[in-house]
Amino acid sequence: MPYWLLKSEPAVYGIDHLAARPRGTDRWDGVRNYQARNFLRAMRRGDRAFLYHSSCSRPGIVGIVRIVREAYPDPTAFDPGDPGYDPRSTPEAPRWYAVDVQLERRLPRVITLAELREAGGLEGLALLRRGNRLSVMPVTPGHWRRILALLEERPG
DNA sequence: GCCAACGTTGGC
DNA sequence: GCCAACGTTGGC
Repeated sequence: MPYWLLKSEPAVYGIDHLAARPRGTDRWDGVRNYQARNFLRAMRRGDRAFLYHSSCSRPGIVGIVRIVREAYPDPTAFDPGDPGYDPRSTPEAPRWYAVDVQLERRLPRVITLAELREAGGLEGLALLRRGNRLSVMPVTPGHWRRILALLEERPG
């Protein structure tokens, strides 16, 4: 199963919001970048993703989610009252997509961006690329295991 | 708040 | 198709 990383700003929508949903399940919408959208559409039911908090005091990975519904047209793009409204996206020809995710678990501690930068074995991780701004990105199985191993090296 | 990096837009 | 201007992202 492929692995992914999903970014969100906790002040807008973070792991606490997801955890508060019924069964910890919610729609992951609002992605308005073509490359990120293409990754969304490549996700398959059962894939797992790190949940990453950005634009906050301690940017980092805070949890793991599971993809429970594959890509479908993002309804927020059709809603004139939504900040992500895009009149170029229509139900007949949708431009933007969403998936449904379920919170699998919170990590026992935040794996901060700083820690990821310091850790060895994460060369090539898209999150660490200079100027990276993608909100949806793939994670290789090797990187996935390496990141989880950081929890054992420094338990929370 | 600053600013580097990047994607998108639109004039030509 | 080029590219400057602009808006956004996101760490610090």
